[in-house]
Amino acid sequence: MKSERRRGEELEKAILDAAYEIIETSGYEEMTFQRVARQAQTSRTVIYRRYETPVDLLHALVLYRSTRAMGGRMIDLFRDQGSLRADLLEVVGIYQRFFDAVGQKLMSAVMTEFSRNYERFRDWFERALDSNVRMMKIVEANAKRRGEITHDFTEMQMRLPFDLLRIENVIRHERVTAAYLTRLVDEVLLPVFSKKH
Amino acid sequence: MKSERRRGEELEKAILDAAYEIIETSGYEEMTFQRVARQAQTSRTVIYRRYETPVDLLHALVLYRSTRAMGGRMIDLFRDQGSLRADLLEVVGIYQRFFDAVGQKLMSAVMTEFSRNYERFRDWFERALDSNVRMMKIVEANAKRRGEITHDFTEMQMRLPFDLLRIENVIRHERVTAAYLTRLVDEVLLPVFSKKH
DNA sequence: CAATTAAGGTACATGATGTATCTTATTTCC
DNA sequence: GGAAATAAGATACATCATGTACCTTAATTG
Repeated sequence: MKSERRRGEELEKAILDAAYEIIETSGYEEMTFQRVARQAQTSRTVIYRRYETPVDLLHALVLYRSTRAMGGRMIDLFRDQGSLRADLLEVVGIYQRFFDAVGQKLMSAVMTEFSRNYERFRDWFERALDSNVRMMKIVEANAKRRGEITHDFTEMQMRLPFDLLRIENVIRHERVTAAYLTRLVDEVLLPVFSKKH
Repeated sequence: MKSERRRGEELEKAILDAAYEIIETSGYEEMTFQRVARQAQTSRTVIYRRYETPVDLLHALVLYRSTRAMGGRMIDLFRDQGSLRADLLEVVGIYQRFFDAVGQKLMSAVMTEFSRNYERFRDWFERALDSNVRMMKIVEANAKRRGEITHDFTEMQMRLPFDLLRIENVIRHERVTAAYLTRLVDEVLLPVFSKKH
């Protein structure tokens, strides 16, 4: 006989799904503990026991969705594509899949909170940045090995692909197409990364 | 004899200054109509008569501060600097002065609202984008005239300087120094804009 | 100086917060 | 199997902000 009361993971999942549903349909600002509790058919008390603030719930929600959808860290998904141009396309493709997996509304909410409450997300972001830079260092090493470049990428340059996709997804709210990614590589990234001084 | 009650512009200014003060010291989320009214020593009713929502107040506040501090549109401030590199430095310098004039906290709030409520700020942003692109078209024309380039800039490329400064000011919350602007030009913008295909 | 306009004040229903306290269902483990 | 521990669910309360309504009072206008 199945129990009447949900507990532990099952309840957790119900809460997170309820929160996601609210964010997607009504926006992050409507994701109050009160509404999440109602939507998840539980009580506010239960939410308060797990999360101190909506920001904490948001944080948990992003982790939950990204790990489920991506199946691992971005850097492990990267495969050598045989040329600098193809490697860059691979990087932006992977990062865009991450945005699509988590969802634009959710990522916008994260950016909002990040801009409001820098400290709260700082560590998380630094770790993300680290992983991004590491991916670009692989691209750099590949290109050097192939003889496509001889110079090093700078930190600022290595942040570029991620910053630009962030802008497009989170600020401009555009749905990013494959065509966009190609133009991004050809018009911006390739000139920056293949430039010889 | 001066009147006891402030009216019209004087009152308007008091409200906007109060709102700015709250945003700077406590953050945008604390800028409730209730607090603004208290801070400006007026009543909530007065605020409601002028602005429907905090977003409208925010919008008015940015216009108020940017026009006061910049003294005009950015594009009118641009002067030919004699080389593509110097022109690019001029562009990012002007745009950064705009951020500094309005204030990072305020611009973060705008981005937050923009990401929440795309439609509300859409027109405003498109006009800003237009003006930015026009400034870059001048840079392009200058460079062609000097024989530094022969190709056209793409739309995506022309958005680049503004997007990157936006990221730095609004998302990363860094204080942007002259050294940063120089690196931005040398490591990213110049390779993109001087690239010959 | 009367009429109009706008500021200032009060009140109320609503919804969300954060906290506290209590009951009740479900596990855990002896 | 049953007592103890644990976590869910329910209720209540003070606080704060919202949006709206209605009223009074000061200042400007014509």
